[in-house]
This record gives sequence, structure tokens and C-alpha cells, in this order.
Amino acid sequence: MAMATATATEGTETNDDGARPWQSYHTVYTTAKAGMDGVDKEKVQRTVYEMSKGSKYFQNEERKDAFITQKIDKLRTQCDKLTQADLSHFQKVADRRILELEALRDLSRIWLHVDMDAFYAAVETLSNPTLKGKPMAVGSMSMISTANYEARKFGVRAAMPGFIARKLCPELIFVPTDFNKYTHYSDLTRTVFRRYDPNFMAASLDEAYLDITEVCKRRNIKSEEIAEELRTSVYEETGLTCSAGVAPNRLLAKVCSDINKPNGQYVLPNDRMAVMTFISSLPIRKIGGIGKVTEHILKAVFGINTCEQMLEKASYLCALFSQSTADFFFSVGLGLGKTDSPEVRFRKSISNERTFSATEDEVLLYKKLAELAEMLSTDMQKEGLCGRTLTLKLKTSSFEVRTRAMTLRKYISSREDILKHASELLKAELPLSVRLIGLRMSHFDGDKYGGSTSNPKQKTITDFIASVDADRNRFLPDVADHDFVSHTETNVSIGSCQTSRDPADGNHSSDVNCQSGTGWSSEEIQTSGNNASCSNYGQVKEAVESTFPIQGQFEDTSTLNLSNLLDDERLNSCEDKTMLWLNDYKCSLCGIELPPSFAEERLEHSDFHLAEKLQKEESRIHQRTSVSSRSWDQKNRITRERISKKQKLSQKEGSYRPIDYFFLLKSNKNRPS
DNA sequence: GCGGATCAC
DNA sequence: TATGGTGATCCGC
Repeated sequence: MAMATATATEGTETNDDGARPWQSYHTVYTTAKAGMDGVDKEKVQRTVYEMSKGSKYFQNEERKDAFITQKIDKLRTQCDKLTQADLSHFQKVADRRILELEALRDLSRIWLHVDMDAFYAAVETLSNPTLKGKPMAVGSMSMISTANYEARKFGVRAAMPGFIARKLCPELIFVPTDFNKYTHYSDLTRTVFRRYDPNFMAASLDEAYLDITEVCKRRNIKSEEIAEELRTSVYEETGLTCSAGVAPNRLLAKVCSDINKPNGQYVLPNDRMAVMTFISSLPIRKIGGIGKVTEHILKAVFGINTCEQMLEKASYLCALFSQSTADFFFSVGLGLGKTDSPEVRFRKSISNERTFSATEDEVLLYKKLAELAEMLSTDMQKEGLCGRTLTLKLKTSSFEVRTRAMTLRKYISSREDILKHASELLKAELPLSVRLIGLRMSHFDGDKYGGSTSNPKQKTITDFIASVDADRNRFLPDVADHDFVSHTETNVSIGSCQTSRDPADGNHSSDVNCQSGTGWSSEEIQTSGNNASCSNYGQVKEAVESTFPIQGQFEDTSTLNLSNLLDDERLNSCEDKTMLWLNDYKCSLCGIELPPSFAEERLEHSDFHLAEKLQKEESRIHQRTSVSSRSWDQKNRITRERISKKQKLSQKEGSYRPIDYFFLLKSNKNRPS
């Protein structure tokens, strides 16, 4: 994490003359995890550092770290620039926002998160009992997927390269991954889960969320007993142990399942005080969605360590981060999370990538590309997908990641089409020493909101806050997960309707991302351009065709240059006028000003524009004319009918109240419960 | 829409 | 000798 960042707020770090340089090399796998209690962390830290020092990987980590340091410096500067007036303004905005979020707290559901203990390792031990009691890791010398608890005592962990693990634990046994096995056992566990919640949400092969509200009610027993019973059943039917967490929402349930791991459980009651007490001292890193970078930034800039401090520093968070980010932070401070029933969702992209020993050999690279195109095409056709946006991913020998994308007019899925376009993308990057190539397809045929179709992007306040939840991105089927096929109603990104968060009266920037030089010097681009036409085309063609005989397509590729592509294949950006709130205050279509807190009013306003739009479309058909603002109410009613179903779905009965209600309560000095 | 970054498992 | 693969999201352009 912070390699060269001994900072004022991190007073314990003594980075003088590299006396203890390993202390500042914070890798992701030094985070405290279950089974790591008696570990000599300093020794692990030192070993990891010694094994990594000087490597290309390490140098890249240093480079990334320098960016984070820069970002931290920038945030600190912005903090220092805030005046007392600014702070009091943002404190008010934050207080209001926190009240709005609090108003949406839902304590009516009981969620259970179940997490298998060292899943891959446990399955391997089942099929080979001689491994029992010995330190073992699933994975390879390059990368470890899971380590059993014996290995964890040595500091061996998932995501750690095997050669470092072996240094930490010389007798470590390596077992190669076997996903068929894990899928089989995963299916067995899911048979159990289904008995408690037929609509349970699989988060991965070894994790699931169950809404046990109904089963508790029906059998009139406590959630604690359900959790015990479920874990016993899983053990009896698979021979595997698991841990469970029970809480009023999924975010908290996930945190709880980690508390008594392995083979344990923890129940957090559906009580606001209990939640607030629980959350107050909880380190933010325990929250899903807060990773090592966010943790580091929040600690270094604001001194935030616990969830409670998210609320204490609310005015700063409000001032320096986007609204959606600030909302998420506040939710964490309040212990809020999603409680809704599983939404089914369409996948949004499909991809594959491979790492190999770094090479500049263009023939080899094109051959790898052809293999990936073949695999991707096969995967897409298995699912009946056709896509328009193709993204090439490259990792250079210095571990720098680049992506290059193109959006086509036509939907494609054949390996010939994929390879043709992917080759163009790759050609523009060469020459380059590469250690990984990947291909991703997105923007699928049939995507609901894929294009510029008229689509009310403005979400209801309920949608908005619900989607702020940290586990928003975790309920997608993994590759081997056939249980979870999906569709979703509001497949809309929050960011798409957000602009700058700067208040109208502010004169400082809210820009938090330091998007400075990413290694793409103009010189490099120039170089790429000069080499755009592949010098050894004959060899490349031979390599590709020997891998996958292609009829003619590759000939075409050689004559296509980038400008042709731009004219011929690429789409121009299609702008469809969608309403958004400029500076979070002003309607981009008519200029009316409404503060963010006027959620209901804003909703009505966006409904108005939607109605206006619909009417325009209609009148185009009827050769008829305009819309006057006097008819707002009438049109608003029409729109309301259209979208009322959606709102009902997104509002839990009884939990919804107009925002004004809480302002009223607040001014009466009554906090809503 | 693109590209970089972050995150989870 | 040696630091993964898949999918999603957010932000600033």
C-alpha cells in the first residue's frame, strides 16, 4: 500500500534512511484475516518485502504508490483550503444527507451471509485426507488461491505468490486448482441454502446471501437457531464447515460472518442501537467496497479508521468527494446496506485474459490474440451473445496495464470478426513488451439501456440510495455459477446522471482524481503511430492462420488503418438529451434550480421532462405541437402512471416517507428512529 | 464512449 | 524463475 509515504498522520512510521523499509510495503495479503492470529506479522512482512524488492512487480507497486501519495497530497491541500464558512455549509449538507439516508433504514428483514471456510483447500482435503493437518495451499508457484488454516499460521494467504509462500513455509504442499470439484461441492451447499431461501443470492462458489425473514417467521424460531441448523446441515451433507453472519442487511451480514470464522457464527439483532454500537468501532477495511487504497486515503487525509468516524468527518467527505461516494461513506457510518430481494441481472461484459512470459515477438502476440478471440467467441456463442464494444487489455512487461476499446456499428460474435478488430487494436500498440493480453466484449445486443434510447436516467431517491450500497457489484454469477441468471429493472449507473458536486457558492474544485500522466507520453503515441503498419505482416498472418485458418478476413485487416476504422466502423458519440443536475443544482434542460435535498421535487421535475419528451414523440406522430409548462401537472400524472410500478417495487412498504417529514422532525429536535 | 483505477472473490 | 482471471463500477475526460 503505502510504500514511500511516511506521513504526518501516520506518526508511527519511521522511514528514516530505510531503517525498516519492509514496514511501508503493505501488500494486500498482510491484512488481518481469519486464522492469522498468532502470526509473526513483522517477519512475514519482511520476508514478502525481501522476496519482492527490486522486481518489476515491485517497481510497479512503487509507481502506483506514488500516484496514491500524490492523490493524498492533493486532497490534503483541498482540505486546508476549506474556510470555516465552507465547512459549516458542508456540515449542513452532510447532516441533511445523513438524515435522508437514515430515513431509509430498513430493519424489517433478516439476512444471513454464509461463507465456506477455506473452501478450495477444504474440498481438496476431503478428496485427499492425507493432507489433513498439514500446511497446504491451492494454487501454483505464481499464485495461491486459498491456504488452509495450518498454512495461514505461517502467514500464507490467498493472492500471495507461491514462491513467497514457500519461503514462509518450506514444507507447504501445493495442490493445483480443480474447478470441477469446487463446483460440485458448491452445488451441494446450495441445495441446503435453497431450503432456507429458495431465492438465495450466490455471491461466488463459496459465498451466499439468504433472506431468512420468512423461515424465521414460519417456524417461529430465532435467526441464531436457523444459522446453527443451516451450518450443521451443510456439514452433514458436504463434510465442509462454514461460517455465518446474521444482520438486518447484507452489508452487515457479510461483516458478521467474518467475526467467528472458521466454523462459527455471529448474530447482530435488528435493532438500531445494536447496529450503531456494532458499527462504531468497526475498522472501515472490514466493509465490502473499501479496499486497501480507499482505506489508506481515508486514514491519511482525514484520520478515519472506524466506521463511526465517517460521520464525524462528514463535512470533509461531503466537500471532497462526489455525492455518490459521500453517500456510500455515510451509509457505512450508519450501518446501512441493501435489504431488498435479489434482483436478477444481465451480464454486462464477457472477457478472457492470459498471462505469459513477457515477449515483444509480434508473431507470438498475434497468435495469443487469435487464441483469445477463439475462446471469447466460443464463450459468447455458448450464451448466445453478440456485442458491439471490443476492448483489448495489455499488461506490459513492467506491469503497466493499458486498455484500448472500439465500438462497432454491428454486433459481432464470430472469432473472425473479433480477431479482425482486436488485431487492429493491438497493431496500434506495437512494438511493446507484453506479459498479458485480454479481450472483453460488452454492449450486447438486447442490452436494455445500451444505446441512446430514451430512458429516464433520473432515479427515484429510493433507487438512488439503495444503489449506494457497497455490495452493489457483488451479485453477479461467476463463470461456474449456473444458478443465478439475471435481469434487472433499473440497470442504470448513478454516475451517468451526476455532474460536479461543487456547490453553487463554492470556488474550490471537488476533483479528487489525480489523473496525471499515466505513462502515455506523446512520444510513445508517436512511436506507436509510426509502427502502425505491421512490419512482419507475412509472419503474423502465417502464425494466425496456422492457429485458426481464416478465409480472407485477415487480408482485409492489413489494409484497414485506424482512420478507416473511425470512418467506417466506429460510431460517433450519439447524444440524446438526458436531463441532469448541473453542479447538482440546476436542470440541464430548463435551468430551474433545485437543491439535491429536494428529492421529491426533483423526481417530479424529471418526470415532467420525461412526459414532455413522450408528448413530443407523440405529437410528432400526430403532426401536432408543443408543450407548455402550464400543463406540468397533467403530464406529470401520465408519467407517474407509467413509472408507478417501478416505484412501488423500489420502496419497501412503510419505510418510505417524504423528505420534508424529516426536516420537520429535525426542526422539532426529534430524531427519526 | 474511452481509459485508468479500484474492488471482490 | 516466478505476482491470476472474471466481472463490475466510478470518475474525468
